[in-house]
Amino acid sequence: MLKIATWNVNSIKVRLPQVLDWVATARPGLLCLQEIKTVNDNFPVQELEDAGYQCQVNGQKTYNGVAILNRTPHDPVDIVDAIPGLDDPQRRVLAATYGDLRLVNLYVPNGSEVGSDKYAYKLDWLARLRDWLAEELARHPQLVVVGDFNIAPEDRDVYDPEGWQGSVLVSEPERAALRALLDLGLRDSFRLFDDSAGQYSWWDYRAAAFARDRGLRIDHILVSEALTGACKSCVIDKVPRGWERPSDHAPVIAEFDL
DNA sequence: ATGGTCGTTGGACGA
Repeated sequence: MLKIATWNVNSIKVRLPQVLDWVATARPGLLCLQEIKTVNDNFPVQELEDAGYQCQVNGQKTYNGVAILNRTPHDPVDIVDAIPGLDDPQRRVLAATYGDLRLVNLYVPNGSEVGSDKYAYKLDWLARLRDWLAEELARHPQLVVVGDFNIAPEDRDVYDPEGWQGSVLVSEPERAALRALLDLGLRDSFRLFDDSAGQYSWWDYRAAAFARDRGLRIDHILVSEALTGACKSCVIDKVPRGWERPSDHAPVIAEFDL
């Protein structure tokens, strides 16, 4: 059984103790992190190696940054750290192959506000991502695409759909861009097992959003058709969101018969 | 309550 997890930690420097605590019990074979907010040289490689994990890091100063931790039998190969051909100083992508499994870790742009420059950047980025993932899927039938997508796929993934209607993270062009990824032949693994509304992975720090369970489901694990049969579960672990000084995101973890 | 809270910074900016 291989567990693959994704967690926007909002600073690895602050959250390292929580990551170490969490992996000690959850024991994912692969853990994809987003918003590490550090340059590669300051990533806590030693501490994570001591916990049994090998680290691939794609960081930058202050913002963004992604990493993949593995304790798999295979070393990562064919590492890619950007959407090919996209000249982007923002470190948001890390892909690697572990045996027959291709893993893509994403920190999709937030988009700020509908109509803003950052929103246009988000939609353009997603279009470029789609073209790249089409190629990845052709090369690697066993593909898993995870990360903070900054998109709630449907209204059932939003605590107040009427209040959020048309806003960034839920707007129709963003949802269409996510559907375009799924139309390549990917499935939202969470929805293979749970049709319910009110399952969230992110809660704003403000206004006691977590205590009131006012969240959105914006962190996803997408699996290729070839892997859907092997995927045995996908759950959101809300526990770390309730810890002292938490990330604003909860980890999402999928189990595979691999 | 047209705000709120974090993290990185060392004043705003991004989320």
